[in-house]
Amino acid sequence: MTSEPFRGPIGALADAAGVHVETIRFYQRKGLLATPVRVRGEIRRYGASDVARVRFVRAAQRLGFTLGEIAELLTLDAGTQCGTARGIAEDTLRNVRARLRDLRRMQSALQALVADCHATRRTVKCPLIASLQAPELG
Amino acid sequence: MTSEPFRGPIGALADAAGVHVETIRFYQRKGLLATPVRVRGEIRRYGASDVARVRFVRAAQRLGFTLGEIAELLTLDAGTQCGTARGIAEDTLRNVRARLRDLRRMQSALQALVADCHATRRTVKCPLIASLQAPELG
DNA sequence: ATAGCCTCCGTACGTGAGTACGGAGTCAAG
DNA sequence: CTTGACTCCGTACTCACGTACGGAGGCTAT
Repeated sequence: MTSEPFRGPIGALADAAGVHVETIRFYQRKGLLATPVRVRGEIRRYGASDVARVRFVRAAQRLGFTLGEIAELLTLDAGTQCGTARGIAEDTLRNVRARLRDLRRMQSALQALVADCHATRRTVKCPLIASLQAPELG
Repeated sequence: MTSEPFRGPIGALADAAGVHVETIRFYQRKGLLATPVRVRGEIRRYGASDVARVRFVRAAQRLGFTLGEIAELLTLDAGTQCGTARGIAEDTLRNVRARLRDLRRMQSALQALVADCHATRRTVKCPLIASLQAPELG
C-alpha cells in the first residue's frame, strides 16, 4: 500500500523527487539540502525526508518563492526560536494571502472567459488585466 | 478622487507602474508592451492602459508565471479566437487551481505555526514540508 | 577482472529576467 | 541659447537557477 520508505544514492533520489542529479547537488551547494556523510568512503545515501524536502522546494518555487525564501521557510520546518519563526511566518502569511487574493481574481476572470466562449464561440475578450488592478483593500 | 488618466513619457510610466525605465524597454523588446509611435520625431507617450499592463505583468510574475506565459495571457485580454482562447484559459485555470490548493495548505500550516508560537513561546516546529506533500486528489 | 553504469567534484556554459553604460537627440526653464 | 534632466537605442554586464562536461574513482553482473 504505502511505498516502503525511500533509501538510495543520489540518482535514485533525483528520480524519486523528479529532478536531475545536478539539481540535487545545486541545492546542496545552496544549503537547501544536507549532504550526507560518506561512511568509510562509500557512496552517500539519501532518505525519504530528502525526497520530501526536494519536492517541497519545487512546489514552493511554483508558488513564486525564490530559493532564498525557501531556505528560510525550511528553517521553520526544522524548528526555530519563536521570535524568529513568528516573524518569518507572519511575513510569509501576508505574502501568501496576497497571492491567494490575486489567484482567486484570476480564477474568476478565466472562468468567465471559458463560459463566454461556450456561449458565443467567436472572438472573446477577457478582462484579465483588470482583474488584478483592483485596489488594495487597506 | 479618481486620479486623472495617466499620460506621459517613459520615465513617468515607469514611476506609475513601480518599475525601472530599463524594465519597460525590456518588456517592449519581449513583446509584452507596445512601443508607441514617435510623432514627428518627438518623444514617445504612454497612457493609462500601459500602466495597467505593466502592473499586470508584475502581479502575474508574483504568482509564478513566466514572461512567456504572461505574453500568452495578454492575448486573452486583447481578444482572441475562441478556440485558442479556451485552450489557454483552461490550461491556466488548472494551473491556477493547483496553486490555490498549495497556497491554502501553506496558509494553514503557517497559521498553525503562529498560533503555536503564541501558546508556547519556545522553539516551534512547523510541518510546512508535509503541508505540500499531500497526495493529488485525483 | 573487466565492461558498463554510477558517484564525486570542479569548472564551464546556458537561459530568464533584468541592470548598467554611453553617446546622441529632445525639451523646458532660466 | 545654454544647461540640466530626460529620452533613445544599442551593447554589455549581472544575478538566479540550473545544465553540461570530464576525469577519477566505486560498484556489480557477467
